[in-house]
Amino acid sequence: MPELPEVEVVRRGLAPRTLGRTITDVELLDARIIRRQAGGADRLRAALEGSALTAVARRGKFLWWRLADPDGADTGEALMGHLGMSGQLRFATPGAPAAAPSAASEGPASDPLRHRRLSLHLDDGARLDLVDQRLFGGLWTSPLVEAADGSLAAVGSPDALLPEGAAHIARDLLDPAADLPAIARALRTRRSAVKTLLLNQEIVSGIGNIYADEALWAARTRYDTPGTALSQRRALGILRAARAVMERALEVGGTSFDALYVNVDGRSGYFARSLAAYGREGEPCTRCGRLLRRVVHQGRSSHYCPRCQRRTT
DNA sequence: GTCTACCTGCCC
DNA sequence: GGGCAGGTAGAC
Repeated sequence: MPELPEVEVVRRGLAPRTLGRTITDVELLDARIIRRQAGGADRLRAALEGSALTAVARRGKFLWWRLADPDGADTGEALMGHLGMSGQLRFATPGAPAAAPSAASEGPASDPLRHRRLSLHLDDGARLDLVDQRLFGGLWTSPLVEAADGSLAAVGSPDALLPEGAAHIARDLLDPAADLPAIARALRTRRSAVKTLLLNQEIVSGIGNIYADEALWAARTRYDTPGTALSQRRALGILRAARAVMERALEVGGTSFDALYVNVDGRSGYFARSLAAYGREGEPCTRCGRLLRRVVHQGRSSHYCPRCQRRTT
């Protein structure tokens, strides 16, 4: 569920309801959700309680808020979040009974708050929940550093500062400052399979397993084509295809879901309707009619059309 | 570079 | 019970 388009939908949904607000309380229900926090819960509480949220930015699938102290001065830290494979950030519905903390992981399967791990209480009375079944996501603070190229650090960032914890993450394809020809050249210097390169967040961020398969299908390129075998034209074509499919998904995500609600059932919703390759093993290619294949490549599923997607070496 | 671990739950 | 799941980081 949280691929780049959905993280961007979450970012846009968070902005109007969190910017200018002050955090009054951090409610921690499962300490594993803050395992990346240096100094643990005490440090997180000290950094957040009484701090105001002044911007919400995103690079790839990493989200963060900028923090200000009660005088309005930047604290020099960001509150970072990552949704992992199953995370959701959403506001508690006013008046709805909250799951008891002691029963946080024991409620009925239909209870969406069964996996509530942490909540931020805001000064307007709102409660923002981090819900995450598999606990691969997290929330933690990170000091701000200058972005290498001096451009705005990320989508939604007010300046060139970005959290140290996201400094190793490349720009994503929805970032206006992303340099596609330069990314294409970077792909072409590596001998690894092009899909591995697309999933490498230090080369280009935000592309996950679904959109890698979709982009490669759209660009008629097989997953195991070495980066060094790509022409500049083909490499750029793959990146443009990846951007286009994520933009389309963002449009759908922005219209068919609540801004802060991400459906837990990954196989329903718009994916089932608009994916051309991912999860379509054994179904006909919509371009040529051949049956799509699924192979395990480096421990993950890859879906491709054996006719349209030829391997180049 | 590639493999494995981190987690929980669902589907076969 | 085994396989699989949209991610990432750390280990070899």
